[in-house]
Amino acid sequence: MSSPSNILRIAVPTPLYRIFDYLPHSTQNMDTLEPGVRVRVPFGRTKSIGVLVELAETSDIEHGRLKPILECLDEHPALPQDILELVSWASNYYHYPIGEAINTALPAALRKGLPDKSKPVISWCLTPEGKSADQKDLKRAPRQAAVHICLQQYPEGAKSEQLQQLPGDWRGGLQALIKRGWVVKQETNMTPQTAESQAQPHLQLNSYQQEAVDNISAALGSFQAFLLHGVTGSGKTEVYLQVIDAVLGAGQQVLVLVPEIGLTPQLVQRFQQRFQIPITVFHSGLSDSERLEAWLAARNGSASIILGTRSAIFTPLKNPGLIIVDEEHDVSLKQQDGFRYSARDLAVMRGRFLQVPVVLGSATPSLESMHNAAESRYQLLGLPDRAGDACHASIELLDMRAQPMDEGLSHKLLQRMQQHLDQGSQVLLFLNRRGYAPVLMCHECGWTAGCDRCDTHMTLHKQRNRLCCHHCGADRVIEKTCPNCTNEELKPIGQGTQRTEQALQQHFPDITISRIDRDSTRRKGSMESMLEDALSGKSQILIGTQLLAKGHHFPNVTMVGILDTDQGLFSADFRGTERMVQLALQVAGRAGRAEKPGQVLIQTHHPDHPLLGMLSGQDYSHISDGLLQERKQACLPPFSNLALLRAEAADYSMPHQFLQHAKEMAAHLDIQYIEFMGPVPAPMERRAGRYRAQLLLQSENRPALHRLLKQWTPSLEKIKSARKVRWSLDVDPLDMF
DNA sequence: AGCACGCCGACT
DNA sequence: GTCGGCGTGCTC
Repeated sequence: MSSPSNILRIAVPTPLYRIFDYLPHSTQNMDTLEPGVRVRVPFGRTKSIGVLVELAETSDIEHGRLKPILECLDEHPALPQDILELVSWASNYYHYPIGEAINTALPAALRKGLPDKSKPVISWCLTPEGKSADQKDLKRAPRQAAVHICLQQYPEGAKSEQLQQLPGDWRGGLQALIKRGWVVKQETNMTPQTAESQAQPHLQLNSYQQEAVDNISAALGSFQAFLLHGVTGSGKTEVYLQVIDAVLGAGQQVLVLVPEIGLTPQLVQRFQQRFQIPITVFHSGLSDSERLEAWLAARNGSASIILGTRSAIFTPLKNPGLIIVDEEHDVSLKQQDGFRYSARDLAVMRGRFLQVPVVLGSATPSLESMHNAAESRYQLLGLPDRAGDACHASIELLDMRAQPMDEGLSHKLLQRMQQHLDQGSQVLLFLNRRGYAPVLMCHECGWTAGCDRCDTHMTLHKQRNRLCCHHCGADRVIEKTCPNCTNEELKPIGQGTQRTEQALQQHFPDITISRIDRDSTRRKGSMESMLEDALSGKSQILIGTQLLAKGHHFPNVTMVGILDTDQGLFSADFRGTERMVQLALQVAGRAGRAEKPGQVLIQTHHPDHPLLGMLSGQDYSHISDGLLQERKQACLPPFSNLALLRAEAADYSMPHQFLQHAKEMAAHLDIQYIEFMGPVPAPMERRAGRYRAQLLLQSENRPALHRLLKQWTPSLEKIKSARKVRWSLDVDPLDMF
């Protein structure tokens, strides 16, 4: 009686580490039940939308407890098989519940159960009769006349957006014209309109770029991971563009992932100018329906170039040809909450599944990727020269010890700035700390203004005249007197970008200064206008945080000052040095061009630090070799594998209790080759009013670690204290905070 | 997570 | 006497 394969294994969005078995609907056509279709199911006492993962013949659940699904929402799988496989793999690797993982791969509109169909575009078009009609006939019908004139401008048909420009009741006028037979309503599919501008020609490649293009092109149609290591300005983008062109020529699609901050209109424009087809961009500003349209266009193959941030790694592709991950070292490629996947690592995995090449590009690749290249898992493609034969910027250390200083600016630095400004050049200063001063201190008793909800100082913001916590967002008025000793002398300690800007303005009263940080660019369009001022030369000094370090190039900047490197040298996080070097080189890369080589000055109190010595040599491969040596000796990634179990709660002891219990549970499992460190308080124990603790697992044996995690993670939900904390597991954590 | 069931405190 | 607190159990 029981026919084969009539058990439906369904992933339901719930934080449970299992899938659920269902029976088909009594009148279900079994042919449409392919893995990847969405189904509405009864779940507990509610209903939910799940995704069919596989068909099975038997179930471990007794037959009487199986419920039939309510309905199948798709005739054809909404999620293609390869996406299902990628998400399942990721759910396994990151030990994240499968239902929730699959949910993150679906656009919100599909999660809600909306049809996976493109909405037809409604437009109105003049009939031949309408086209030849005499405008005079509409003299006494001004609304109709207005619509008629408007439609004449759009021979292909006008959408409501265009008609909305008209004053008054255009719908009435339109209806009247339809009645006359002058206008017809048409429903068309979203056809990507061809870009109007002429496609720009390719640039001439240097020999290294050519070699990179040749190597990648030769790998098309099979899997190979490439690490494209090119110093800033070496023309990585041109390599991407020419390889993309080859892929498009073969009728295939390209997926390009970029960091959050790198997805700028300028980048999209650069792609758009090169190709005559539209670029499908996934950015945070899309509405649910726009996102669905873009997703569907990628899935049905009408979108050929798909550009997006980390979540775009799950975009279905009909004819995949190539995956590119730009700025592969960037931390924003790893999700920092919930489903903590690395889009870069998943890109490599996806390339393997799809048998397409994957290109990871960066001027300062992650040590993991440098190591993979050294181990020949990735093929290294180096672009050593600046495109167009430019000189390297020179890096120089400024010893600040016992030097006269003015608000964090040494006199040496100010002198050098003056020289560059006198030559009509621009100067860029980098300080990775926004606000006026990071600390407000009582000169009498040493009290400092702390955050009520975090273990940290409040940053003084003079413009807003408030103290702000950069960790939880809290802000309050600035104390007039010390709450501890009532003294009135409260002093700002340390430098933020606001304070530096103010000091610079006093030093260079006739120079226009642009400060670019999250505070100064909060207003919409202010970033663009400041970049414009910088590029036009209107502002001659640019001071900013890492916002300034990413993406934008300022050809007329001939001097870059890095004001505070020393904190990076002594960071608590083992990745601190790697980050510092990457940031310094990224900033250095903002300056100079062929005729005007840039000069980079690094202020430091530790000019003898070996890392700074290497930095001034500026050969990233050399530096990364050194850092990898240190990692190897300390047995840190990529020479070992980490998993971090975090917990937080308003209660002080709960997180620790939960982690201690978790550790004891692991003791009953196979923990050979695995080292447990903790539980310990998180580096900033209290944040946003919650106490945080963590338990670090480390192993040189990745399979052993993952075997343990596979058994351990699902059992954590059974711990009593698990209900009283928020906990999460981070596989391959990027930071320890 | 979401939801319901269940057993103890301060209220109309 | 009840309304409602959150501890506990369950989801095919």
